[in-house]
Amino acid sequence: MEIPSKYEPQKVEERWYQYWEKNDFFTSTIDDREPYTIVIPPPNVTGVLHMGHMLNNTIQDVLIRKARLEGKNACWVPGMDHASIATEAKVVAKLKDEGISKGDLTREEFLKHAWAWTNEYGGVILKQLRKLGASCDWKRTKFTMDDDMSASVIKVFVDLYNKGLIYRGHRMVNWDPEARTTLSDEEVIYEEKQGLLYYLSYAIEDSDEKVIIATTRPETILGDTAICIHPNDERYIHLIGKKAIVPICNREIPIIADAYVDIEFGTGCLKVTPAHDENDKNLGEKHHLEIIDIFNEDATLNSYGLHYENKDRFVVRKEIAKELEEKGFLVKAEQYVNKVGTSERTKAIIEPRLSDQWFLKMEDLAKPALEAVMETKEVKLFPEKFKNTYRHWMENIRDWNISRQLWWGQQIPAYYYGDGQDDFVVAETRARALELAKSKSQNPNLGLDELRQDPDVLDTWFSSWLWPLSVFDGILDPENPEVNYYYPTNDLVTGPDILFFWVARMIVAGYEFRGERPYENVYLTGLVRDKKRRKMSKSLGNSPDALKLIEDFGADGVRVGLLLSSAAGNDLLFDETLCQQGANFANKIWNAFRLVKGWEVADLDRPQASKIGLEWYSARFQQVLSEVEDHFSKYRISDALMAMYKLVWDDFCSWLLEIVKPAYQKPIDRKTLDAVIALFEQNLKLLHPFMPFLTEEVWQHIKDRDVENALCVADWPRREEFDERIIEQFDYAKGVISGIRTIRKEKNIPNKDTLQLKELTTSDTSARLDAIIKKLGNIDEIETVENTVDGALSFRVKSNEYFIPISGTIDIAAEIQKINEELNYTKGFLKSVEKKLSNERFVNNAPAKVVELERKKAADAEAKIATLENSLASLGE
RNA sequence: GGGCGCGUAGCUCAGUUGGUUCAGAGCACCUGGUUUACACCCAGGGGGUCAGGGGUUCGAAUCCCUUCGCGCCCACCA
Repeated sequence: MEIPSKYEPQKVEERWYQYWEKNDFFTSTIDDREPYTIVIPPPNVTGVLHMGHMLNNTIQDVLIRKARLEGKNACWVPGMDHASIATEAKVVAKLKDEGISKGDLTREEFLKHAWAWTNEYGGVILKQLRKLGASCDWKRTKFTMDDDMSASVIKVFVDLYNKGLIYRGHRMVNWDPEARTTLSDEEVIYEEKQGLLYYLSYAIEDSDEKVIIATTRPETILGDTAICIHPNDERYIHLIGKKAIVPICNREIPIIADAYVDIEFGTGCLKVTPAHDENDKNLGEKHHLEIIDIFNEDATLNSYGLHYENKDRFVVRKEIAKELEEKGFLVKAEQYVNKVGTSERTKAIIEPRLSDQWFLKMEDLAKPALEAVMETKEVKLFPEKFKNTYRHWMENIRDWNISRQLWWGQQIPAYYYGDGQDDFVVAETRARALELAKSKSQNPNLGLDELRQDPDVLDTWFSSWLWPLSVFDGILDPENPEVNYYYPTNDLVTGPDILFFWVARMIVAGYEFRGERPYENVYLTGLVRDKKRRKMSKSLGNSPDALKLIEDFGADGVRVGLLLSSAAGNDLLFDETLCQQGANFANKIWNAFRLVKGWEVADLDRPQASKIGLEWYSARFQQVLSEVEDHFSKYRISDALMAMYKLVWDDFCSWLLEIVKPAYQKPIDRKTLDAVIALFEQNLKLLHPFMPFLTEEVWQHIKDRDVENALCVADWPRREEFDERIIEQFDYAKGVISGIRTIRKEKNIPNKDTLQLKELTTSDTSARLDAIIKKLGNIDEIETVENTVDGALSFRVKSNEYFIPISGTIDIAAEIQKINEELNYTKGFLKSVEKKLSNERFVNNAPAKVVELERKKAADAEAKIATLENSLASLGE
């Protein structure tokens, strides 16, 4: 059989994925086993696979595959999010390209286009996840706009409304003038922008006096309804109660006093524009000021903008500044840096805007969710540092604006029957709404067509906060067997950027709608950045093509590359060489497979070296297995992988396989081969969660397997007692081998030249490992001697000395120098230890164990010094 | 403005309650190596005032104070 010397992932990955899927290995149905559940953070339906997804889903797949191997009923629910703003924006843009304006369409027509788009382009990402190897239960794929998912959202809305937690309010909200919708506070990103602070002079009515205000937004003077000063500000006290004249529009506005004003800032005079600033709005309410909204929905000026009507606010800012200057109102303008809110989705600059919106009261809802993380620890965050952030947010939580002025999403189930502020009802169906409306309005003749449903839709997160419940139908049918079995889920893997958007709100929803946590552990990944620590983004063009990476390095290579340097919560500095390292590792395993597979078997006795090597590796495997388990329990996935990487590369390939490897073209004995294959298989099991494709490929070819025995559904190795002594002994032998190799290198002695080794011992050397030293050091005889050996090269391991007699001259001076260096170091070391031991306070205060260790160190050092001095003496010093 | 976190080898990071294992790992680098699984490899090697300063302690990368540098989150100052 000819096995290619390079592993070719492209040739096998597709096949194994189909094999797993066809055999329903990823499908989960209720049974007697312990469930292990993960719900995917649903990617946007418009999304394409990027590095963040790759990292995130690789980690989830590692966890779910490990659980599957451990014999749990592993269920990973995939799905997608309708992402109302992002998707609607995409559909609007596409229609625009086709010459269709959203404004020309009815709601129904628009939704038809949106669904068509979703069905055609949506969900690409789920196909891409398969390429990565994600072992999701695809039969369970959910979409947040599925009928049952939407029904869950509506039911929850009605429920919360009836509990008095949802209310309608006229509030200052974050307005995205591009998407023409409101945003929640979390969707606004503040950025520092260089701007100007304009000093404008307002005339005082019936006076020659002027008052100068400072503003960054001169265009909003047209909406000014007061000038405010501090009540204690001596400079302006006399003006209180007078009127000022707004430049250009020449409106009279009152001059009021309020302690809110900062005397130190600007001139100490503040212009008040209640329609366009949260603080000004509060001042307006307090002082009963008029509210003048000067903007249209798209943030162009309306008729209050006079001759600037229909021009964008930033155009107006420039033009009005010029006009003010020409007319002598502009005193000066200085450079000023201020923070400007921008839309997370559209990047448009946010306008504070007064409008009617729906809000969810959060204060009481947040309490159980806060307690679950901080007190009872029913929900654990990894890494823990995020607990502080979480607490801070939950303790200062604000009401959640859940309405969006969009069409794509769940329409708010509020129905208006009249023009009054309270002339509406909230109900799950139109029919039920009519009943309620009839009763509330005391108008039994009210008709269905007189009900107008609120045009707004709900925030996307108002559906995704139910995700762990709604995917199991736990909202509509809370006692169904699925939700009872799979909920609460086990682990959630996501980025810290949506800790508040999503993670916290799911915890809230879990307790509110089911009285139970949604998951036990939250693993927060880092952000994927480029080598220069910049975020990966489309605009920078620094984001590699995920699918291209998989093509180049194989899915396993990419997975290993991503995991190797991604401690939980640490940003990952992505570099393609990481994937190269992953691919190299895959190739290394592949070649180990080739080697083992290539051996001819014969009826032979098992060599001593093989017997000991196998004993050692079995123990070593157990040791690493417990390390790996420990890493997993702390969600240190990259450490778990690194432990495996070293185990396989160093211990298995470099040591064990070299020990058992028969001479060239010689056969191997049956016993050794079977044992090596068994250990190889154990390795494959531990590696499978990280490198599913390669391991399955090797697994299936190292022995003939039937479907029931696929690696994907094999059993995780069991923990067993192991003998630590053999590991210690082996480490000693490694020291000897390493000494031999060093001498070979220094003296240019080829590996194939057999050598003799003489050993002068003062402590146990575990002679039973001599067979291994002979094989790997290419030593034909190890002889124990009583005295130092003349005419030989030497090295020391612990306090034992080794000699390699070689023909030709020995450079005695060099040997002496080498020994002296070692001697000096050891003497220095001994001195420091003795100093410690002669310190009474150390001996009296330190734990006995520590003191004992120091004594042992001293004894070892003394023995070594004796050995070294002995050698020097024999060299004629 | 408030809060959190970080600074350890050229790079990315471990270092769990101060004390074998405390100065580590991987990558990168340097030296040598082609019949015998793998050059996507093997063997060997160099490399650090643990950001600076001060303190507590018998003992500090680890605890405290302070200076400097960096990152993140929250917040309505024109």
